[in-house]
Amino acid sequence: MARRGTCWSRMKKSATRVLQSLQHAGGFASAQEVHQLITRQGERIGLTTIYRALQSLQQENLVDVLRRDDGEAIYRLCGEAHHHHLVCKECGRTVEIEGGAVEKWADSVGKEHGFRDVAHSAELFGICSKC
Amino acid sequence: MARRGTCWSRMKKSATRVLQSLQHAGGFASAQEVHQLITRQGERIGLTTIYRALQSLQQENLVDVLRRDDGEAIYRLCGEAHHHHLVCKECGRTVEIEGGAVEKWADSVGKEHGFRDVAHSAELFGICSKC
DNA sequence: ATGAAAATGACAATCGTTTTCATTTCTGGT
DNA sequence: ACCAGAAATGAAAACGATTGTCATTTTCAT
Repeated sequence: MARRGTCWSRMKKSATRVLQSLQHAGGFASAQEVHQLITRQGERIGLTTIYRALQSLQQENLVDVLRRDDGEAIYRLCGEAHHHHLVCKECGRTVEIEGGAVEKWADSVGKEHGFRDVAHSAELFGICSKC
Repeated sequence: MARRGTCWSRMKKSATRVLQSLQHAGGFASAQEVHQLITRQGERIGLTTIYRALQSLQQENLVDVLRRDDGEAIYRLCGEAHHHHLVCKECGRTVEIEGGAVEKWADSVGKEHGFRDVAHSAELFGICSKC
């Protein structure tokens, strides 16, 4: 995981604006929503740039990515701590969860089959108590 | 959970074929994969029909739907024993693995937060011994 | 057999996302 | 300040999964 420059001074202008937007949104937002948030404030920025910024933010582990039921990708600010999500298929309510069991499972399975640098994705989908 | 006609005699021909395909696939498969599975066996069927069949099967709670990382929808027979994958990021070699620990984790986390019908996706990515 | 209703599938349309490429902005060296 | 090369930008095209359209075919009760 090569990280060139973590400091803000090295971050692209567009990425910074996208981060601010996500902060302002306070939750999940799609690329198009981020774009609207920014352009509505008078700033001119292309949708392409939003997508690119979100992509690099994702690679730097500064944003989380999930999928809405219709397949649209939604992004959210996140801490560096690795965690998983429990998402309601009806209303989209999301709970951040610890994945201790999964981490161990991933590690042991990886070793068992001779794999190294094992990363994992794991998301839970269900229907919450209100739905 | 309204289920009008559970008996196979009332199910559409196409839906039946899609179900068979999913059974044969033994896990998750995308609409296009189902289509390939069927057409490769010599049967002629349109992709549109596959999508429609999957849609109605989904509404009848006969199949689960999840999203791959790239947003593609993947379907699975409900109640089918499923497995996970350990994929090599270099060469693409894939190992099917049991996910006992993950199942338990998903169940307990779901209950803990009052969710029901909790499904999950979990994939492992690493670098295999040959790479 | 006959007509109504459902199912089918080729094709076009839609929508989120990525790619392309020409232009603009940034950067460091002189 | 000037310039060249690198990086960033964005409009438009390309792309891929999914859905809509509509004419044709099949099913089924009569």
